[in-house]
Amino acid sequence: MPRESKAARTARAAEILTRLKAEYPDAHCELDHENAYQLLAATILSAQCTDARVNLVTPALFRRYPDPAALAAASPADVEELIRSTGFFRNKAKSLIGMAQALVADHGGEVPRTMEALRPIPGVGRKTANVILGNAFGINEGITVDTHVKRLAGLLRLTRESDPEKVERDLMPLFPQEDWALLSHLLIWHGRRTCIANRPRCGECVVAELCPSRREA
DNA sequence: ATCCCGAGGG
DNA sequence: CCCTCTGGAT
Repeated sequence: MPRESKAARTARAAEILTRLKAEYPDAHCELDHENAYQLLAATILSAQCTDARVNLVTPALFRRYPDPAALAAASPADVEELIRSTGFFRNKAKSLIGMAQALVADHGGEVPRTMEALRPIPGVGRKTANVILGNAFGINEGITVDTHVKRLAGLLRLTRESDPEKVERDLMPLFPQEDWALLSHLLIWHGRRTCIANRPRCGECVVAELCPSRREA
């Protein structure tokens, strides 16, 4: 079994991107938000939780805490109650309040626009920082690698790594930088609708011919 | 490597 | 019962 050449993998990646763009012309971030602060809070809540469930709790959360200053002064118990159904609610409440306090203390109540400034904020790892940069500010500094992106990138053999940061480094040279944020949404949409974990619908998959992992239904 | 944690699907 | 859902901190 000869390993696929770099040129062949690059060409395959380009075709995958083309087909997914055609299949999901409306792919976008499905976390409801009106500004960077709301997206940051919603993304923190999205850990190990569906977007749909996050969207169930954020309206009340944002009504009670409309800005970082309000959330920075919140009581943990109150925030915990509002976000309980998203899971990990104690950690997430602590992160949300800590995040708001950091915005107020270090960034004039605004969400910063660089990876270096975002990463030290409580609850913000590289994945969350990439979501904010790419979707709130249109800055494609990296690629958001979540559970779907990681799973599909592996199945499509665009990487053999499992560490998200290594997956990200493998993906970056395979796709145009201006498409990085869109790429994540396309893989996430495809992962939810067709390449479902534990039940991939290879018979309905538009990139099945490009996928080394495809199976007969 | 392990913990945090709830909800839904199969 | 199992797995999965846009992870991060220790």
